[in-house]
Amino acid sequence: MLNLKFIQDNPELVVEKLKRKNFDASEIVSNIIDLNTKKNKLQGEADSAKAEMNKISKEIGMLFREGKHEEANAAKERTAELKENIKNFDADFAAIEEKVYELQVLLPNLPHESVPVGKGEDDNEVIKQVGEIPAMDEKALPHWELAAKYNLIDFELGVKLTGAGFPVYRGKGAQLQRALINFFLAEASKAGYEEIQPPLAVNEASGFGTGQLPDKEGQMYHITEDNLYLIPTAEVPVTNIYRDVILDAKDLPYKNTAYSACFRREAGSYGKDVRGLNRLHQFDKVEIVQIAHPDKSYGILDEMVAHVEGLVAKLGLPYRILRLCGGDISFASALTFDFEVFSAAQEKWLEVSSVSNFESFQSNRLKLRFREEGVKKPQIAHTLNGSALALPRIVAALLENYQTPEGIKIPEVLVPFTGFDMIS
RNA sequence: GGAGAGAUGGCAGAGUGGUCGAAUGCGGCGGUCUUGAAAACCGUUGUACCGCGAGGUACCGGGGGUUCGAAUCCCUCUCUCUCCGCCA
Repeated sequence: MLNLKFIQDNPELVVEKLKRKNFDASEIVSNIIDLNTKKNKLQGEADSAKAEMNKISKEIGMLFREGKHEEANAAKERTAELKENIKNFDADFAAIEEKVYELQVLLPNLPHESVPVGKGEDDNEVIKQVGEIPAMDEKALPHWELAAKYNLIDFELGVKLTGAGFPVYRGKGAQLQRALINFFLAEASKAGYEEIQPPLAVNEASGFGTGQLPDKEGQMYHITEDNLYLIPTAEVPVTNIYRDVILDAKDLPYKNTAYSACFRREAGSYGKDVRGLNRLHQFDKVEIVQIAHPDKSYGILDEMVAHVEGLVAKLGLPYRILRLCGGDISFASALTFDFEVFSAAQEKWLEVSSVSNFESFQSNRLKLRFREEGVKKPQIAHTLNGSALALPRIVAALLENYQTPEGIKIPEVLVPFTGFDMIS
């Protein structure tokens, strides 16, 4: 959510910058400014009416204490009209405030100046590509066939237990998952991230804080009985740790990492790239989150990108880093780098991480602030997060890229975590 | 699932109709003292919004009501805690 004062003070800038997100904000912004001006005027009137009311009430109290009942009762008569006015002011004010808010949440975050112009994923800028695309044998199998061949993942069994998109990992498949999680968490700890084990369900306030509610309500599993939502990413509970808090500037940045299962309904995406592990309703992910000083957040974004790059590089997967264009970047993000690994048998790039700086967009909603030494007024902090990493597509690429006639090799960095170096 | 208690500032905890944005203690910050520190003492210490400013308004879990006036009374919702039962 963009800050209201900022919109009020920089209307042209907002409209101009959002063009790069292919978003025409001119009408919304001008409506916001009109309404907000009315709102401020109304508050001035309401406040002075209230001030007068408070004053009279105090006087009445005084008169009663002095035993001047008649004067007190006379004073009461003056309040009726005031009271009515205040009621009307408040009702109008609340109505306008709600409208302003409704418009305000329609505005996406402003893109960083480095965000390329573009319509969709084809316009993303490949800023780096590393590793050889493996030349695969004719007989190379896609990961879902490898998973069946070596009894690693049972998709049909998942259908029996739950439904499509809830695979069952077993044997070395399960152990590989566990190894990856541990590897990612170990790397994050080494990089100074404090590990969190968050709840996998969150309340409405948390869903709202990170922006899943109300916009993306349909993407989350909702436990209606208790009005809780299964988390679509650990970003939600972890970032909400910092909801409604004022931090000390000297403690920034806060760095957290969390492994969690993630649940996504993926409503409306049936039939598209859903084969095997490409798109699931439940998957595992290690997330990294930082709460940063606004002056430092872009340096920190680079640091997080470097961290994720280290992970894919250590796993020996061919990867590329994309700077998302205005048409593909998310609503809440100012700048996003996606990581894709090449899945050799499917012969396509799979997104395995998305690292974003949200600047103050989430913090505004979260009321996440920090206080500079000696400065009275708290400032809005910046939030950043990234996948480090999402497991399923990493597993898909590992299986496909490391397949040999003898079996599937395990990358060296993982062997201490798996305890085996080959799946055969 | 049954029974009960509670929700007040960073924390603890008073306040049951007016002078309460709210006592007191702890913590934090500044100062005195000290070679330095501790102790002691003095002062200070919430957030948001409106206003050029002086200043004003709102907030004692959320919402509604009574009243000239509500942290305080009434209704309602949510959450937390304790005990019992069941259970990982």
